[in-house]
Amino acid sequence: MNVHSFVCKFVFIRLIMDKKQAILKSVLRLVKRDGFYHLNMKKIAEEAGIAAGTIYLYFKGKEDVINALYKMIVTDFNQKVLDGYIESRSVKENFHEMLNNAIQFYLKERDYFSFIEQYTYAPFLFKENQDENFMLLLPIYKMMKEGKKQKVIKNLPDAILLSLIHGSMNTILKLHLAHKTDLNKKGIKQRFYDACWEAIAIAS
Amino acid sequence: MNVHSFVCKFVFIRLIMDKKQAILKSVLRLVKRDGFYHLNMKKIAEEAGIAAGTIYLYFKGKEDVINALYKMIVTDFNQKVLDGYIESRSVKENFHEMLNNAIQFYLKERDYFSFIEQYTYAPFLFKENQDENFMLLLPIYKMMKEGKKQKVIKNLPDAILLSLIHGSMNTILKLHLAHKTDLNKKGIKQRFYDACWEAIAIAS
Amino acid sequence: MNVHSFVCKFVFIRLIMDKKQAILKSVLRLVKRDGFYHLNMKKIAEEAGIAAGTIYLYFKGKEDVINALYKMIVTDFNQKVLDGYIESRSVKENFHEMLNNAIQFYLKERDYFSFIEQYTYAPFLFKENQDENFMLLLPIYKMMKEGKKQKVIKNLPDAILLSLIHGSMNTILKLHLAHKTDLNKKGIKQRFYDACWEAIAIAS
Amino acid sequence: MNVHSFVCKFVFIRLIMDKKQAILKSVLRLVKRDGFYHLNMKKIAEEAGIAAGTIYLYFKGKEDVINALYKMIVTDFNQKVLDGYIESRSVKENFHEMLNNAIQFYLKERDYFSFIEQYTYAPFLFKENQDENFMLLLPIYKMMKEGKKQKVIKNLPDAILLSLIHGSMNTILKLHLAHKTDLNKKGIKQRFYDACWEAIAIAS
DNA sequence: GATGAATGAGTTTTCATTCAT
DNA sequence: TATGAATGAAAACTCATTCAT
Repeated sequence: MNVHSFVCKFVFIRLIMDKKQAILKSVLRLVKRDGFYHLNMKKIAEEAGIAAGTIYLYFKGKEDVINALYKMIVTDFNQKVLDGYIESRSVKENFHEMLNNAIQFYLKERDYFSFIEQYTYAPFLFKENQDENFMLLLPIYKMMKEGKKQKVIKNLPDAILLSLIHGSMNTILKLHLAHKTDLNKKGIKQRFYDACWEAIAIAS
Repeated sequence: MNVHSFVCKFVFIRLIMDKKQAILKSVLRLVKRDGFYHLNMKKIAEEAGIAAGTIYLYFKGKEDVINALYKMIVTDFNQKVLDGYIESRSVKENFHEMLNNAIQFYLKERDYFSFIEQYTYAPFLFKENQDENFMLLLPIYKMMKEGKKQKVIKNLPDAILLSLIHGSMNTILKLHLAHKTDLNKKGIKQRFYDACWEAIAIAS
Repeated sequence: MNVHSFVCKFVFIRLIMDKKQAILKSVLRLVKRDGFYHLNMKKIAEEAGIAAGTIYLYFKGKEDVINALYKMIVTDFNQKVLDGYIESRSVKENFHEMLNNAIQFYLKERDYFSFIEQYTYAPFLFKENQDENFMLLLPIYKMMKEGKKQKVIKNLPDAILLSLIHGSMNTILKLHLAHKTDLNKKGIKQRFYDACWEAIAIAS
Repeated sequence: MNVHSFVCKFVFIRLIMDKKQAILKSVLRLVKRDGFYHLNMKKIAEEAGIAAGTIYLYFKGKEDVINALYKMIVTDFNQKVLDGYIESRSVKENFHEMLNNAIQFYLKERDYFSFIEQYTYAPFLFKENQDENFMLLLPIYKMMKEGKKQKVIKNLPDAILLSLIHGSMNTILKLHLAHKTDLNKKGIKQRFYDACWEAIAIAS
């Protein structure tokens, strides 16, 4: 492979990725705006500024688009959230960091949250692997385990701890997006993190 | 009105109600089984044991069916859950009672939960009134207010308290339905209730 | 089942059959006129005077329509042609009768021939069962066997006899439909039958 | 024109021809394998190891490819079959030779037969000239005429003679390709040729 | 010449809704 | 009321052809 063909290949891959990304981003916006129910290939194409047929060059069909988007978000999420995990830090610090990362992630990428919520609760729709639903929770599991070992987190069943953390995060985000609260208001996030930590931590 | 016409009218109304209910129950089962995405009028009719056209005698159309079902569930839920609220009891007792009622409600009517989840995250789909989404939370709001007044519940913003209660309940139910935990196993529910209460209560 | 419901059911079945038949007849006409390649569901619907969606009430899809039509023709053909077979008659008489029946069948139902020809030579198109292609030849096989037993037909391999009979019939029909000959002209059919018989018969 | 440009032109033409041939051969293989119905430009390109757009450098479009292939086969066929015709030989010998040539031609180029059959029965598809369908029959016509003149072939209408020869040849090839007989088995071809000759010849 | 991504018209198929019975 | 066949608009998907590179 000479330099020229290498450059060509690189440009080629970039363009491909850009179009794939453009399609996925369109879906994201549309699902947020109109919901899964009103999603259709024509709209996706329009939103992405391409022809309907073009989608089929990059995806097998509608389900494939949806599943690819889900995978992209999960990958992105886990990467961004796990970024905050540093072995040497205390569990509490890691907890704060990860919860903050997760919240920031969804606040920044508002459409992600809306998509994930709708994807998660659509049984048998587009789901290749039902268990993937819980992939998003992996970082939290890891942190919980360590906390229990160090006896800073209550010795409750994982499901209960998970509910207190993930569930409350989910709901506060929903309330934020529905303008029932404002996570960007000074102090709110911190109070939420503290309340969550108190919920699962052994009082010192 | 003679006795005969009275009886006729009574029977007539009963039949109407039965068929309406049959349709709604069909939707419930189908949404649980196949998800919103695969729901269609023919399936609803088949599941209800009637003809497709018959649905239109009782509902304006598909959206009307969905919305009617949502309202039915909300009404049912609020009634069953508020049933547990007794003014004279302590906030803690009322909290336990209501959380238990809510959990029992969804455990008994498993399809309700699945439907509510999917309905909630389908923006602008079938939604006449976006605020209705929060109708389910009314009993909780009432209890929180009283608890704060009596200084047994932390003086946190409603959104945070709500998240800790409603969000964690939601998630534990999801985990239960996905067989990641078993709320029917002895002690689990109680531990969950206690953990929730600790999360929001002022330590005594 | 009372008389009324019996009548209803009868009428019901008749209507169904009529529409199914109407669709198949449309396909027949279109395949003759425009060929398989230009066949599409919209045209079929138009030709049958119904909406496109209606076809899907009677058939699973395009392939199902085509295969159903093939089966209909084969059934019809075998019935009409075998009608001419009478055990007590001589092999020669039976041969004449069946060849005549086959030719008359296709002359009467010109579209059948065109369809069968196109269906037969479209490998893997719509074919559920490749061997069905030879179902049409069953009556001929039967006659050949008897003729060989009675030593009035040459002791040639079945494939050769079949070719002389079926192949030449096919070709003369094609020539007729392409106006290269006219089977309706007096004496032509008889001369063809005799030539065929001479081709396979032991000279007496 | 200097030597260099001559060589260049020669190479150029060769490449052109090679690619054209490669495309036609691809179509041949695909039509045999999947049938006309499943033929598409992308498949043709893939099978030929070129890009889809390249086909349009050599042909006007899909129909042009198909028609060009048909013409190629007809030309090839007539050349190979007429090769066997020698004025000085007897009609019988010429008949044997030509029938043998035709059979050998199709046995060697199995895909040709499949293509021709499907092309022939696709009315108005790709057909510039309906009469071309009978181009393949020219060598036979010639032989028949001579045979009738010499009174070695029955004085039957051309259509009948043609049917007995061409039709039976067609069918035996079909049976061979469908594995209902085996023309490569010793003696079968010879028995077939003899049976055909007996069918059209005046018994001596 | 060669490519193959992009197009968009055309195709198959689905499905909410209507309406004659 | 109840039916379910029929509709037709809209959806998903295909593919011959074009064109910038």
